[in-house]
Amino acid sequence: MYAVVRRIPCGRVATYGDVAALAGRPGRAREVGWALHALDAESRVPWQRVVNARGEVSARGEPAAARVQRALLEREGVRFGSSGRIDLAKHRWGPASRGKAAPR
DNA sequence: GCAGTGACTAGTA
DNA sequence: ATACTAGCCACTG
Repeated sequence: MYAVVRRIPCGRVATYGDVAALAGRPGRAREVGWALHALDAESRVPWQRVVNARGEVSARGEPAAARVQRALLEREGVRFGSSGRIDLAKHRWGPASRGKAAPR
């Protein structure tokens, strides 16, 4: 699970569903959320690159953290949309974007 | 063991 | 476009 998150390259993001699928657990997006919840700041896991299906960071009850997460992603080169959302078509790390731009 | 909650997703209205 | 519902699985009370 954490290995998958660590494999997300800089400037890329993945959805919970993608991480779950890559971790061998398709459909268990909530499990990913729980796993990251149990993470520590010392885990060296780029949990910031994990976002929900809308391309937005999750608030986990502390909006401040989401704001920090967004800043980190921007620093990595991730461009946010008009609503503070990420363009998943460009930054999504997954089977449909690995090395190829998603048409349409 | 059952019920409630949760860093989610997809479908329907 | 948003709001609500159902499905999904793990953890807590």
